[in-house]
Amino acid sequence: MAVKGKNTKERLVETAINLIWEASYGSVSVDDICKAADVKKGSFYHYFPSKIDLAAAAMDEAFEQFRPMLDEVFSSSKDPVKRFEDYADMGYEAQKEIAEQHGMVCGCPFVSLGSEMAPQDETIRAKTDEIISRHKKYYETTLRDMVAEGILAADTDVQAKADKIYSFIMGQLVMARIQNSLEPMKRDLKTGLFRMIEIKEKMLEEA
Amino acid sequence: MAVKGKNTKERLVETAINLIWEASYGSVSVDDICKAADVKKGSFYHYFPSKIDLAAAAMDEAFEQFRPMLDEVFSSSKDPVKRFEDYADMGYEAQKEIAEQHGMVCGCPFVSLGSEMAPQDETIRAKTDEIISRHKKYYETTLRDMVAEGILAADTDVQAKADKIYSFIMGQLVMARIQNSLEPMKRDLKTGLFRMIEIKEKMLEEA
DNA sequence: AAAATATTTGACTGACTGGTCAAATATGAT
DNA sequence: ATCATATTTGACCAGTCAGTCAAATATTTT
Repeated sequence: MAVKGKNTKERLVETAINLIWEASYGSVSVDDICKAADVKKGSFYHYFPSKIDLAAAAMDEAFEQFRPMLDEVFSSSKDPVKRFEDYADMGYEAQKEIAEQHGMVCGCPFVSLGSEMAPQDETIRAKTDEIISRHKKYYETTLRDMVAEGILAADTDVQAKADKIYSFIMGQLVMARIQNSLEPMKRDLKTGLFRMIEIKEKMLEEA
Repeated sequence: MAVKGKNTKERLVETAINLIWEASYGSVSVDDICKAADVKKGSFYHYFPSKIDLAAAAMDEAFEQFRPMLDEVFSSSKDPVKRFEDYADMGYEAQKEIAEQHGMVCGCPFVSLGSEMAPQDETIRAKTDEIISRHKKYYETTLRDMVAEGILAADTDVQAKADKIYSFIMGQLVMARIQNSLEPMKRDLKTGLFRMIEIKEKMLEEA
């Protein structure tokens, strides 16, 4: 019912993404997901051995849905500074759209689920970690391009910088979820990102 | 049993802090807390009208326990730069100690609980928000002192800067919890913090 | 069209959920 | 010592939890 025209398994995954993102893993039951997806419980356990396996599958699917946006935003054909600018814009706009759809600011589904479940389930923890790594690779590539262009110092510790950038972005998303507001992101996301990259604002304007 | 020599209510609060911090609100039951605190369920509901009320009380208590550390670290008698340096050191050391006690990196209890429960419970959301505000006030005071000392520009947007710092710190803590590792914090916490403040490393060394 | 396979169904567990309650016990005031 | 109040106890509740299963139904293969 929630997601039509798709087969049972896809509907379960899609519904799980939405429900867990809106609330939490612990507060969404298998029955909740089944009802929202219009799937009987027996069918659920035909496709997934457990609730946690569905959550893991939902993470994979959510990242696959997110990937094209990352690929476009971080396209090598673009100026590296522009990539990060577009990334900040995209991040904000995506959150805004999701917030309108769900009636609330949802933040990052991977980090929310990861933070909740990491201590209790190693599969989810490892998957969260893996998705974070893949996401950070986009930063690393772009930072290396910046080094190549001489925008960043040759001795830049790309990985450390990527980690810091990621921490800041995730912090912004978690705060947005807790405050149920996009205003701080609107004000601080881009400037904070570029402060972490250590590009001067003037250099930005030139680009 | 978990916390001796304290009365029932205190034991419940203390136990709740520990169990929820280690895992999550959703995965810790009232029975779990009662067993660990060696308190019967009837007594639980004598002191707290609901599980969520205990969680709220636990947040208050956890912040009260944290406050003396913040007060000392951000003492006005210290050089503002030194305050942030000590803050970074304290943050890492506190996490390290907690990690040793719990056998895992726990991150920030307020943000973990807030991120999990904010969309479902307005009391918890508001309390998380309030604690974050109070925490940020320490940053704001110190940043204003830096402006007064001429270390930061007179037109510095103190609140925006405090928000950015907070996002970064929280991001670091969430990442540490997900990765169950303090290494990135050890490497990036202080340098990232000062990058957000926008104080040059050399200025740091002088202090 | 028959056989093999994949999928759906709904009724069913047993353990656990947050929460209630009246009675028992302890404590403090008079 | 008596009375009022605060606390503790353990049995109890109805609802929900994740997960099971055998039988019914579709679909695909032969």
